[in-house]
Amino acid sequence: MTKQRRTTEKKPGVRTVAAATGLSVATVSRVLNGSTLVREETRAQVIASMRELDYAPNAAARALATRRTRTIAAVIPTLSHSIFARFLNAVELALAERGYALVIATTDGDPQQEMVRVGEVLNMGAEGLILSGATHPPELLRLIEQRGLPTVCTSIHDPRYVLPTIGYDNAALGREALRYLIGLGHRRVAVVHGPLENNDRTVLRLKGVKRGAGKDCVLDLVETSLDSEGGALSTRRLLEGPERPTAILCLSDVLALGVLFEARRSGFSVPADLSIMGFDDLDWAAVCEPPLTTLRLPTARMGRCTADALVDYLDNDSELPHVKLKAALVERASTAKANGPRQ
Amino acid sequence: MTKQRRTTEKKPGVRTVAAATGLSVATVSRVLNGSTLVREETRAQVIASMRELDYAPNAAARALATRRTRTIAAVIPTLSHSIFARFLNAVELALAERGYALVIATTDGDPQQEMVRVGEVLNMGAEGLILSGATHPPELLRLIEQRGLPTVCTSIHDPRYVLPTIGYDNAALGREALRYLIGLGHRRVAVVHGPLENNDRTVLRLKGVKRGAGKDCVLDLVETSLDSEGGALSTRRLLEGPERPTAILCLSDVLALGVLFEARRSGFSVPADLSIMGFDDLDWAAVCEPPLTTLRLPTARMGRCTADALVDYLDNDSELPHVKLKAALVERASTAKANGPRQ
DNA sequence: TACTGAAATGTAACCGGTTACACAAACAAA
DNA sequence: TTTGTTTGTGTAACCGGTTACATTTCAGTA
Repeated sequence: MTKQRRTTEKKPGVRTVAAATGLSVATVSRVLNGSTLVREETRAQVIASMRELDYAPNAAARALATRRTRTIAAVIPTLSHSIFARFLNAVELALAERGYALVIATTDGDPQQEMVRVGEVLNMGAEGLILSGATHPPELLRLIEQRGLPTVCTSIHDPRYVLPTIGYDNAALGREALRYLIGLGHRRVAVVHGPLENNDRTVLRLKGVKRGAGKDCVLDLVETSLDSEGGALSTRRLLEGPERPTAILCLSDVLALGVLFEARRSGFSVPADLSIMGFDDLDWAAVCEPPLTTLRLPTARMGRCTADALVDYLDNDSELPHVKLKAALVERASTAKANGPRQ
Repeated sequence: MTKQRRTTEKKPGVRTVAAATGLSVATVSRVLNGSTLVREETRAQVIASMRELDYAPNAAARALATRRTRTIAAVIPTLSHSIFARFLNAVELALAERGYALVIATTDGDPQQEMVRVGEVLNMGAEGLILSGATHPPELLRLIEQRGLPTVCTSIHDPRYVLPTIGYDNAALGREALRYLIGLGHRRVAVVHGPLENNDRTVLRLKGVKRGAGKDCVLDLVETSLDSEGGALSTRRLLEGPERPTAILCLSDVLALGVLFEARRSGFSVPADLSIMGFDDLDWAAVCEPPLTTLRLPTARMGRCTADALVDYLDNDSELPHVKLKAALVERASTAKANGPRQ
């Protein structure tokens, strides 16, 4: 493959351009940065020379001199879950608009890894950090504090946390979801959720659900893998059991998808026999059959908000805010009044 | 929020550490790079001093001196489609293992944007580039060529393309999918696909499908938005029409999901009344009802392969290969023999 | 003891931009 | 004409690491 490295002549730099134009490096640099203190004529000349020489500025040199990299790092559990992917998509969009680059590192949810990866992105020169959740190893917090690294924790809102958080109130939403089902008359609800370990968002949602249950409702808690298969497997077990729930609340839409399919497979009609509710509002949720009642999380807004917060801090040194984003319960056809056979 | 910037004392550098230990910068640098030419005792002393001073190396300076950034950029249409997200997840994993960082830029499928974003990541110092597809503006190709930038085009395999490609043979797979349906006796097949503009993968798949049809099969081609809603809308139209297809081939699983739901909604039984086939094998495909027959694309393998190719080029200067990855038709329950009422 | 080569350390010149400060030219005001 | 201001450009010292090459240290050997 056309390997192109001309080992002979090395890349032109500002000094090369300066020499070629008979101007000084300062002027060349000024052109590079769009300074107003260059005569139009001179500017044109410099630009022409740059094009001529195939000049390309060196990012590292610039970063060294300005002490700025214009790079933000996101250290998150995974890209494989669309909720993170959608979030980062929005982050990237907003950062790009404002002239920042996004580097991504994944941890698979492991705090140990998180620590390591943050170290790596710092060594790469990231100026800002995006984390997921508000549970982080103390050594990580120390590192962030020590370096004065602007950081925001996402997918969660907790004004009392050491670091700024931008997200929603997971516990309140969990509670709201369950109260909605209770309001429909459901008295026995299964709650299907992903692993609790190293996932404070899920823990909080579950806590909220439990609080919402009170004495009005019996809960069957099922922890499973965070994918559709997990949802399907849990459902099979639940529907075979002696005390069937009248509703299944999924703490994530991917689980709900599996639940939905498995319910159908088992011959249950949704929502007549079984109400199903999700969490996220992924894009198929409005389209599935029946359309899924779910909590719409403002993933994209969260992404933009996070990016803006960091850039505002870096560019306009405003403070990093705690932001609470509103989520909405979207009522669709997968939930209905419990038909009260046993009440 | 605890803004920490001590404007007074500035950050320690190698020289600070050197002074503190009474050693020279060279030795400090050697410790930093794990050189074997430092006495154990000395090394320990330096490390202690670094810890003491909260020393953190400066990435830009290092990059400037070594002319290496150990950064790879991926410039892709979006992160919102799980197929890209899963791919990049694998890329990130593999890159991290080998000490490289991943920066991501999205283009929303716009070639113009692609050009711009590549320029940006280059100015950021990316040493390698990952693109999607094998259709790129000539100016972009020139830029890549001119800078000698190692680049791989993914999701596609085309040994004749200027740039190395790592992916599968989209046309052959499209053909294979349709031949499978024809083999089941389907003679009228609807093909639902996302936008063709700026998406050569879809174009190729479609081309393969058409070739596969020959005279054995009538095709109804439907272009729609690349999401479940698109799948659902297309299906409604198809099933209302006078000449109903006996099978729907979706050139992407997200479409198939919408199709599946809409078919159910319209009261069609899958696969008895209608066979449905997808493309990708997303994680719910094995779990849905009925489980989806689809072409499994080796997304994760492609990610690892891409990362390895670039790193091998950069670290061991091996050539960038063209790689053809095998995909597999996974036969599940959403497809069945056509019941031949009209033949 | 003197000699030799390997191991450990030091010196200083890079890498390629930015920018404070100095300086010259042009022009206005006095 | 002199002085002051604005505008455009140049000089050279940074930024904070790396590394070629020089130098010292030290063990092993003749």
